[in-house]
Amino acid sequence: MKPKIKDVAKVAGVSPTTVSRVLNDRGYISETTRKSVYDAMHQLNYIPNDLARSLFNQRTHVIGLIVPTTSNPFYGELTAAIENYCSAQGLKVLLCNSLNRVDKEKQYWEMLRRNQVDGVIVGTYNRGLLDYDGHNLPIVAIDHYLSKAIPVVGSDNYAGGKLATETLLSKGCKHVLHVNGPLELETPANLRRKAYEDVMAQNGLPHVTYEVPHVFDRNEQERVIKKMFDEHPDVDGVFASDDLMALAVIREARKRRLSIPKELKVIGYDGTEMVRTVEPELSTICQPISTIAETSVTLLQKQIEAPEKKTVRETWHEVEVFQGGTV
Amino acid sequence: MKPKIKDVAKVAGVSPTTVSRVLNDRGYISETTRKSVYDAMHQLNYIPNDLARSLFNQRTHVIGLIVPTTSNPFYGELTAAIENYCSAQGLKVLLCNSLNRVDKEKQYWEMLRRNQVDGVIVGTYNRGLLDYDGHNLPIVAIDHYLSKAIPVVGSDNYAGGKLATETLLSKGCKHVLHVNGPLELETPANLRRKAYEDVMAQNGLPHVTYEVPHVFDRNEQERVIKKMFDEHPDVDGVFASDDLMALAVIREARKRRLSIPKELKVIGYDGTEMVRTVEPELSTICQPISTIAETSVTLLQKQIEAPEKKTVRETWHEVEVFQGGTV
DNA sequence: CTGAAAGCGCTTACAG
DNA sequence: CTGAAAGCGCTTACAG
Repeated sequence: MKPKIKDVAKVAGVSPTTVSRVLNDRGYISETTRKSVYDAMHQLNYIPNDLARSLFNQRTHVIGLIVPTTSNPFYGELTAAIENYCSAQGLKVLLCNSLNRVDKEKQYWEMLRRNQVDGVIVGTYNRGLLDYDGHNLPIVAIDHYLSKAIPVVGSDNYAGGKLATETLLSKGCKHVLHVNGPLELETPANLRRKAYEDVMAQNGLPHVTYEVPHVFDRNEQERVIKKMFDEHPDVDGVFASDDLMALAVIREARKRRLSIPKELKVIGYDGTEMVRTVEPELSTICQPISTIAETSVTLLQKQIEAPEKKTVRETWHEVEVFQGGTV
Repeated sequence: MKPKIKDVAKVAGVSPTTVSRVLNDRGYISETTRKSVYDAMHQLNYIPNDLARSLFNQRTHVIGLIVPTTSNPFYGELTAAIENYCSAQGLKVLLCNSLNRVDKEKQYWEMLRRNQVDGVIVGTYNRGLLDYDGHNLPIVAIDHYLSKAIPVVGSDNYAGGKLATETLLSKGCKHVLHVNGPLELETPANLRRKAYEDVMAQNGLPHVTYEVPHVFDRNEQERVIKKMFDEHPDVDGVFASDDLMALAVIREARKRRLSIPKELKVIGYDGTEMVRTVEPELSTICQPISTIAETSVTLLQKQIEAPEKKTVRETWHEVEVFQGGTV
C-alpha cells in the first residue's frame, strides 16, 4: 500500500526518526543521510500523511468556511478569494454552504470541531445558535456580529449607504426608497439602511425602507418590489442593499415603462465581478472583496498563532461608487 | 483541554473501549452503561476527534473538489450543489480553486493526497499534469476527459449544441456563428461545437467558430466578439458556448445597434440560476446542475466503496432549451 | 549526528 | 457484556 515513513527509513537505511527530521528540517542531519532519505522518498513516491502529523501537532492547517451559498455571486467570489489567499498561506478550507438554515449550520459547526479545524470564517448568522463565547476556537465573522468577542470584517457599510444615497440625491432624486434584506440588528449591513435614513433626514426628506424577509427567495423579492412601486408611484430613486435586488428593481421598472436613469435612478451594493460583467450598466457601491478576504484570513491566523492576544474587534474597508448608467 | 475518550470513560466509570463501542454502536452494550456513557459525554461536552478515527479507519469521509473558481456562476452553483449533496451524505469537501493554473492544480493534488481524501471530483483539466492512471484514488471528472479510466459526468453537450443550433435555424437564421472557449479536444464541451458544425452542414450552411483562448479573460473575449461582428456583418444568429459569452455578444450587438431578436438571435449554454435571475431574457440551453452534482458524488461514492468494480465511463444528462427573448 | 521509546486520540481483534 | 493491548502514521523529548 502507501509507503510510510518506516518504508522510507528502511530504503534509506536510517531510522524513522531521521526521516521525520529531514522531512521537517529539524535538528542536525548530515548531508549524505539527507540525500539518501530524499532519494528513498522519491523512489517510493512517498507522500506524508497529514492526518498523523496533525494528530500529533494538534494543528491541522485546515479552516472552516461557512457561507450561505457559493451560488450567490458575492459569496462565490468571497469564497474564491478566501480559499485562494488561504492556499497561498498553506491553509486548506473545508467548505460549508449553510443555506441560512439553522439545522445545517449547527451540523457544520459540529463537523468542523470534530475535524479539528484551526479556526473558522463565518459569513452567516443564526441567532443564538452557538455559544460563541464558550468556545476556544478562533473565529472571524464577515459582516455579522456573532458576539462581543468575535472580530468582524466587512466593507464600510455606513459609508457605503451614505455614498449611495448621496449619489442619488446629487443626481436630483427627490423621492428615494430603500430595499433591504432581512433587517436583523446583528448585521452590520443594516448600517446601509441607517445611513440611508440619516442622509434622507439630513436633507429633510422622508425615508421608506422595504424589507425582503427571506433573502434568496426570488418571488418574495419580486412581490416586495412590486408593492414598493405600487405604493410609491412617484419614486425617482432606489437604493438597493445588494446588486441582485437592484437588478430586480430595474426589471420591474422596465415592465412599468420607467426609463432609467431618466425617470428612475437605481444604485446597488456589492459590485461583484460577476454583476459588473453581466450588467456593466448598473451603478453600484463596490465592496473590496479580496481585501475583505485577506483581512479575514490574516485575523484568523493571528488568533490561531496567539489565542491569548486581543484582536481588533471591527475592520471596515473602504467602498467605492461605480458609475454605471443607472444613476 | 478538550475531553477525550479516556476522560469520558473515567466519568462514566467504564473503559475507553466501552466508550468507543457506544460511540460506534458496535457490539453488545448494556442499556445502563450506554446511558452512563452518554451522560458523561454530555457532561463533558465531548466531541470525538475525527482525525484519530480517520487515521485508524483509513477513511476520512473528506473529498477534494477542484474547480477553476467559484467566482464563475456555473462553478459556484455546481460547487454549492456538490457540497450540499455531500453534506447530506456525511461527506466533507475540501475546496480547491485552481484558476486553471497548472502549478496550483498540481499543488492541490498533492495537498489532497497528504490529507488522505477518500476521492476527488475535478472540473478542470491540465493536460498531462497527473499520472491519472497510476493512482489508486477514486476520481470523477465533470465535463473533462482525464484518462480512459476516469468516469466523466456532464450535460449532453452534443444534444445541447444541436438543440441550440436548430433553435436558431428554426427561427429563420441563415448565418449562424459559434463562439467557444479554448478548443481542447479533451473537453466534451467541444461537442457543443461539433454539433453546431454538423447541424449547419446538414442544412447546407457554412459554419464558423470563433475561439476565445483564455476563458476567464474579459478583454480577450470582447476582442474576439468584436472581430466576429466585423468579419461577419451579415450574422443573424449566434450560439455561444456559455451564457457569459452570450451576454457579451448581446452587449456588443447593442453597441452596434442590432435589435435582438429581430436582427440578431442569440442563444447561450448553462442556464445557471444566477444568469436566469439577472438576465431572464437570455435564451439558453440549461444544464441540470444539481443532477450533475448528485451523479458525480454518487459515482465517487461507488468507487470509494468498491474500488475494484468498474464504473460507468460516461454519463450525460439531458438538457433543455429555455426560451427567453433573445431567440 | 542518530535511534528507541512514548504518545497524539481513537478502534478493533482477542480474551475473559 | 466488558477491558487490556496493540496499532493507525507521525513527531519529539531523551539518550547516546
